Amino acid sequence: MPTDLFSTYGDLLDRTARKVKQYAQRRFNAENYDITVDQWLILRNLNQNNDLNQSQLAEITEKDHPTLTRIIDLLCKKGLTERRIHPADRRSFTIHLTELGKHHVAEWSPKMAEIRMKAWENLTEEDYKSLKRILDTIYSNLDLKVEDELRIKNLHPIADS
Amino acid sequence: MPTDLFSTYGDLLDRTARKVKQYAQRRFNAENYDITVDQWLILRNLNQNNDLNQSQLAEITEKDHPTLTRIIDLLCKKGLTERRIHPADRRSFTIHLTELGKHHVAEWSPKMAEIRMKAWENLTEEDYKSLKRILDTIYSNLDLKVEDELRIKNLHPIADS
DNA sequence: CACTAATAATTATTATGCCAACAGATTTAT
DNA sequence: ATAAATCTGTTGGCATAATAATTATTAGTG
Repeated sequence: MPTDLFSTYGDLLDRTARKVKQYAQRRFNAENYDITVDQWLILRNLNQNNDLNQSQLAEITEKDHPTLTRIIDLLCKKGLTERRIHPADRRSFTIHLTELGKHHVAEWSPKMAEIRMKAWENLTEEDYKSLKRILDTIYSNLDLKVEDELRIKNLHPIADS
Repeated sequence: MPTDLFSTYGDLLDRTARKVKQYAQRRFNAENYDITVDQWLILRNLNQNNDLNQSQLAEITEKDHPTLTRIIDLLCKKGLTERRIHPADRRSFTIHLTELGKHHVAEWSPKMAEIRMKAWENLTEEDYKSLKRILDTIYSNLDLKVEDELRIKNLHPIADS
């Protein structure tokens, strides 16, 4: 396989993901929705799963724990979510939409769907399936198991020590 | 078109782009390359175009000016690049690889190619063409012209003033 | 029961992305 | 020729991301 052919897929992915995020954010702002794209992702998931702790939520949304902590902080500050102490484990919280949060999810959802569809002009359902298959394959190829992580590290013990 | 079908392409793109970046970064770190993925993108472009100013470099790499300024700052601090005053226009600099920068680009390139190929396991050249076509289409769909920006803003004049 | 492991969440640090605002240099228009 | 507009690069503010380290709590083991 010619390695040069694929030299830019990483950049291509990166710039497209940024463009999608940027477009959605501008539309949110134009509607005066006081929310970021990543915050909306969390809200949308909470609307379907309203009794998760932060670790579970982080796994579902594929955010790191520190990132999730801060997003939840912001959503709580806006009054859209709340942390409830877990009854059996005082280390953890469960995260819930407030009434205001539920209200905004319902209010904003139609526009969000419209914004999503804009990216898909001139493309087909077949294209969507291809995209999903290819991206999922790439993800799997790079989704290292713990053993792989160790292998990479041990092959190259810290050089500057 | 069923809007629900596409509800996750944004998340899919976002998480795959992050995974690619994360994987590459871990491999860089394992090799003790003192460089980030985005810094490498700039180095790679400088290696091909060694007489650009920051605006041209920003356009080629699709970074905005503040981001590029900061990346160049870091690369200069590491001694990999240098700013030269433009002879005819005192507003601008041209950016160049130093000898050390050229040395590292040559030294690191083979490993970078190997890392790139890892993501492509189980995929074909045909897949690459599909991916490129679909991502380019999405990018174009969302790449607003100035008129579109104005239209979006004027449809919804500032509500909270 | 005490000591250690592991887990949940947070904080700190560094880097990037985007927006807005700015300063200085240069071009354009009057 | 001078004022206005534009261009180039920088800085500050806020949000996100990855990693490491820290705190608090729980679980596991002898």
